[in-house]
Amino acid sequence: MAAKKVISFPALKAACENCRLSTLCLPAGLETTDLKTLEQLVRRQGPLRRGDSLFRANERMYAIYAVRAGSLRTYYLAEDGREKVLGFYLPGEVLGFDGFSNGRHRCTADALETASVCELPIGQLQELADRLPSLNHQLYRLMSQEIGRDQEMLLVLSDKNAQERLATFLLNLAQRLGSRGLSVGEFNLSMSRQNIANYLGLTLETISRTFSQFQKQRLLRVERRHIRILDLEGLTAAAGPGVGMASSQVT
Amino acid sequence: MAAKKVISFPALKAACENCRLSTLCLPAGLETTDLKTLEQLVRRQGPLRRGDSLFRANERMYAIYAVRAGSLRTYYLAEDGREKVLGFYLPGEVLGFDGFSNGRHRCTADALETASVCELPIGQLQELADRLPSLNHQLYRLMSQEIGRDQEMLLVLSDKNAQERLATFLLNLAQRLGSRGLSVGEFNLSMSRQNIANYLGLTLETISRTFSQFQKQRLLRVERRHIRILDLEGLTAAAGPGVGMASSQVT
DNA sequence: CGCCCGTTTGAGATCGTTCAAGCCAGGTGG
DNA sequence: CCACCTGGCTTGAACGATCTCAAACGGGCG
Repeated sequence: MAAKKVISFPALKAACENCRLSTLCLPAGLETTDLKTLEQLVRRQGPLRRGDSLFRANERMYAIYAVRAGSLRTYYLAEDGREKVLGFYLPGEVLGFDGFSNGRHRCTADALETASVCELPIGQLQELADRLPSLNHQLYRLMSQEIGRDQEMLLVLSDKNAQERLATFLLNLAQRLGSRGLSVGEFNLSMSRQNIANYLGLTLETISRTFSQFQKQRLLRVERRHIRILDLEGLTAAAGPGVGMASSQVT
Repeated sequence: MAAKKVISFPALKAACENCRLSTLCLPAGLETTDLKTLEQLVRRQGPLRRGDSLFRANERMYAIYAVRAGSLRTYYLAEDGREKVLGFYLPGEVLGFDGFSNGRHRCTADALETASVCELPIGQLQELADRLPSLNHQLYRLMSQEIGRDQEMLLVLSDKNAQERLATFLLNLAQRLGSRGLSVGEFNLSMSRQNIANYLGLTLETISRTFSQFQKQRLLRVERRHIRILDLEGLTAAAGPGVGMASSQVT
């Protein structure tokens, strides 16, 4: 309705309103009018290529980022040079919250494949949020979800064996892809075995062997990075007991 | 100064303003005037006894909680009844953020010893925050810190061996106690070996053995739950490489 | 005193790591 | 067009850290 605002890269206009990811992403739960205000501060950058970093550990935090296409990972770099992969981010997911604690990012984020993100400068975002309670609430929700994901990962890393870890990972990935309208039963991994291994606290050899076992058990068909889930129930069983809350009320 | 205000349980008056923990806790960074407003919504309850739960998984989230005295732990309950300890909370630390994602707590929190907390009902807190940007910012900081802690724990669980895990845990505890003005070199554990083991993704026997090793190496003196750090450098070395870059100053 | 719980200690079993070799697909240059 | 190379992946075999099972200890408390 208002006059179109020409920005530096018109082709990259954000248009949350029309984005099919908006129900997953930051705009979820915002009113249409609020959404338009939010759109105005979204900056989109040229796409990242595989390996390009979005932000780096210890760097000043300028923005949080919503993945628009492709996928990214975050990781810590230890003093001795080893990496620890903290998470993978798919379209519609928001990353960068680690920077709020002291204004600097604690981890590095880079692209696993060609990816593009919507950049939300925190200065403007907080300014807007100060006037828009629903935006604050959405940010709390997203950060709380990040906490939940990390804590479930703690459970995976401390309680589960190799089969359970990989099965849990694949099911989680499938479910996230599914909620984006993609096939749950068949997909391509954007990350290497090494990245999966690191994320799951295992070695690349163990990941490889476990994939082979799952194939032998007819749970999966694996061809390089292409995964097809043949037996969803079986894979779920292989993932072991989950966090018991959702379905069964335990008292 | 201002006139004293009598509230329903005068003995339990919050008095953030006079609380020596306020620099660590939620009030950090708030103006004196804002602080008085915050105080008015803080409810304090009678103390929790060992084992009493503050909130339970799947329960509706009513509040977030600041530890005033004693200590608590949070944990998931798996479908098969096993527990996974997610974290320990000391005086001045704030817990309950996991409930923001869907209005229900994902984990259970209970007291490790007699403990008291300040209860901050989220309804009123968010109402206040909507009018008080600095409160929002403080909440973001606290949630971001929780994310940071959880992610560092991911590193501990996936990269470190038993000695490194226990050393990291003890140093972290010492540092947190130190920032509360307590002795860094000598303290009592409020949690059992079983809880430590569970938290660190090990068995209680391994914790016990590792304590013995540290004693043999003259890094610690351990007597039941009483710990005295004899060689801080040695223990730091035993903790292995930390998260690289920067002297991660926790604020 | 005797029980109970949390803890310590020992010995064998196990799962994942480490080290090592080889495979496969894709890209490059002769 | 093919030889070669490279990086990512698979597979095998032996080792080792931690788990499991088992027994015993010791302080606190009825």
